[in-house]
Amino acid sequence: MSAAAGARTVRTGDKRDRILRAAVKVFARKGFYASRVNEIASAAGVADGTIYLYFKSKDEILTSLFEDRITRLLGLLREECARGEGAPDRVRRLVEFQLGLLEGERDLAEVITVNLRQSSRLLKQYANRRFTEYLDLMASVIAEGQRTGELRDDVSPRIVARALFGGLDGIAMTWALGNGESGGLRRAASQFADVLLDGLRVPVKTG
Amino acid sequence: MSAAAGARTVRTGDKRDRILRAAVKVFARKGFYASRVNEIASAAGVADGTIYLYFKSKDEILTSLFEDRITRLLGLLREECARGEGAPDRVRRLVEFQLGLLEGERDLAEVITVNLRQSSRLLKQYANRRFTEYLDLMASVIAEGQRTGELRDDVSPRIVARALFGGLDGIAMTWALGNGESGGLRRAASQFADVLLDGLRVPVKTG
Amino acid sequence: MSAAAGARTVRTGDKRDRILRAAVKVFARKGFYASRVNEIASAAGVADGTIYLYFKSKDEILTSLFEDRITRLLGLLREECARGEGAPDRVRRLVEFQLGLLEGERDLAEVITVNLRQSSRLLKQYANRRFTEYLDLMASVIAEGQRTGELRDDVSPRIVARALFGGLDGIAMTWALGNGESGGLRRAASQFADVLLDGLRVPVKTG
Amino acid sequence: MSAAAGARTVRTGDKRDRILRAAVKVFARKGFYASRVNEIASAAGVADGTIYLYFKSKDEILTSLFEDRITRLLGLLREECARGEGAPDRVRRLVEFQLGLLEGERDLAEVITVNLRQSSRLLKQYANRRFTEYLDLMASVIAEGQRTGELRDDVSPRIVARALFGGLDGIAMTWALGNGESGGLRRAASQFADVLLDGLRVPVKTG
DNA sequence: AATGAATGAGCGTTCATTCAT
DNA sequence: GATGAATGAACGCTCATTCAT
Repeated sequence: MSAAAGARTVRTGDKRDRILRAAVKVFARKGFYASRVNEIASAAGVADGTIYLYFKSKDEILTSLFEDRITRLLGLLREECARGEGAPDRVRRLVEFQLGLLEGERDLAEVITVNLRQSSRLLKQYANRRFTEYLDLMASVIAEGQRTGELRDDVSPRIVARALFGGLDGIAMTWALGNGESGGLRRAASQFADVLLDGLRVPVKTG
Repeated sequence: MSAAAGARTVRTGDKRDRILRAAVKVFARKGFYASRVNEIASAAGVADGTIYLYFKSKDEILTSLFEDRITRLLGLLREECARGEGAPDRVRRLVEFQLGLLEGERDLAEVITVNLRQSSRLLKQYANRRFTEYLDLMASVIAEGQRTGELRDDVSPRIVARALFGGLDGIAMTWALGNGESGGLRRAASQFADVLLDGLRVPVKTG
Repeated sequence: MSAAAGARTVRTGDKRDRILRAAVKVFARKGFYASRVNEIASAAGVADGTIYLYFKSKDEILTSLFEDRITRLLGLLREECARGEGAPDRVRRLVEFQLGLLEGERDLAEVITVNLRQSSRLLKQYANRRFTEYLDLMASVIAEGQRTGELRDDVSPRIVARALFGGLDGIAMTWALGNGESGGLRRAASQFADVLLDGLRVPVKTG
Repeated sequence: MSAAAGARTVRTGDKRDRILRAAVKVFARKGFYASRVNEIASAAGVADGTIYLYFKSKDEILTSLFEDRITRLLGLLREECARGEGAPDRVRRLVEFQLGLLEGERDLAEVITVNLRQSSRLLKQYANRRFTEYLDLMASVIAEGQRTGELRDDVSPRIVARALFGGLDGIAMTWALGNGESGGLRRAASQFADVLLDGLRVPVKTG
């Protein structure tokens, strides 16, 4: 009985996941508003009504998608940070890891960079909390580097974090909307990290 | 009489403009998809049907809005570039000018950074052309600086342009979605330019 | 001045007529409901608003069109009847004259046979009166022939009139909707009259 | 249980039919263009949206209505023809059967005689095919009679068919638009057949 | 739990009509 | 009279959501 229950639980989780994965594809192709709930249902191989057994509304699919993906991303980023030594290394890891993640997931890149902004309401009401958490992680690495003297301290960690996020987002967006050429992201990540880190070095006041 | 005639002429051209200005406000507040055509009409002080004397569809309002604003932006950016001397100065001017522009136009900032992405179709089909033009302007300034030896040449101008755009966009978005505190943008612009330009300096290979 | 006034008067009557003639063309091509008032205005070479100086509504254009055309038709039919001698001759003249009239006016044929029926309301409220007048003319010729013994009297003149109208209408409609081949109507008229008149002869009770 | 299942099955197929039957009533009362989709829905006892589960558009309701009714009519007419012996008998049967059919279905008569013509487009693009099929049936009976010598052969079967259709249509229309008095159609049918068949007899060239 | 037929509120758009010039 | 820009009521249709099975 418990085995069956377990199986059922797994199955259930599977269906929710299938819906989320289908949603990523559909949202990426057509955008959130132009995507129809029945398209997501078809893509997930479930009936229209089934969607509502797992999500309260179409909005909640997008919300859950971000909640799910960003939570996972935050976890991975924290792990990656822990692996780095010193702020510059950590910044470089943050940049390369994030763009590396998207390399094989163009749909997800599009959903995050494009679709996240499709609902102002969503962005304002929901995403802020998670988004702030994300920005905080970035800013904390910068601030740490400033405390240790590894990074210049005449700039606001929060502003740098916002620019860092924006840079990653801009690169990902142009890549996702473009041809999504393989290898493109990795090269861009490396150069972006180079420029950013050089820019963040303690100024040597070269005459 | 000529004054009246003048006023009349202005008034006529004005109606299209009034609709566009109303659309900026409404789109910024509720997002493109959640905005109703009659809300735009009301905000513009015209009848619903009047909208369709100037625009083919609700979509075309957004399209025209970008066409109009981005065309104007490109013109202003080219003028600002011409005022600068040398690539670093031009880059700094591009950054500060753009964020300065938005300082008093939070609604427009939100429409450009958020709403532009609300229609994948729009972004893919329409915006690419104009957006590419915008990125080209940025990239050309970088490339020029590389030719003159003012900027490091081991990074792709196009990648830098994308990160530059992204950085501006990220800063503008977080500002627009946040409290839009006065002065915030100017300070962010200055620091962003500092970091960016330091990052773009020719590496001195300091031991 | 009086000349100018006269010219103006003529011009004015002309404008009403131009609108009606334009309406015939437009209605024939697209049907009453699918025709737009501004299409009629364009076709007539006048401004949209001008239509309303001559007609109270779009409906009234159709109404006036029929009033005008059917009144004229009734007058012509009465003249044609007067020219005939005896009921059979008059019936034949009615048939051939009407289909002959349409020969060069396919648009009008389409409007009368098709568009007249596009508005049940119109047909019921307005057309009945005129239509009855038309049917009465037909029926009176039949009844006259019955009184003089030229035509069989075991059929109701009104039923014959309805069938006669229907036959003409059916022939005109299929012609108008078909290729409208020249000469087609004249031949059909002749054969229709032959059959009808043979059918209306006093039965000889041929053993 | 099987009764309930049977009822359920019927009900399902019924919904499309209920909509069509409601449409006949509504179209007859107000005409196609003046009929509102929600009126049809109400009359059918379904929600507005349900209409669109069975028909692509309001137009398609009319189209389907004719397709459905005319197909059924053609089948019945063919059966009726088969029952007749010799062309004259068949012609009489065609006339009396058709007008007899409408006797109890005034709404349908009005839709067929009036509404069919409400959309030129419909009439031109769609109806032609079915209408031609209908005319062909009529013409073939006439032609057959001509071959066997039962009917005069100096008139075109197609012209006779068109007049026959028109006569029936004219009688039906005036009846439907009039008071629709009971028994009226049957009497008219009989007299119309008398006149028509006498007119189609081989001329005896009575001196 | 899963289904998918049914629902009905809601919106973009059209177009006959008006009226200031 | 003539114009045509402006109006705004009206409607076909969509689609997220529900619920009987």
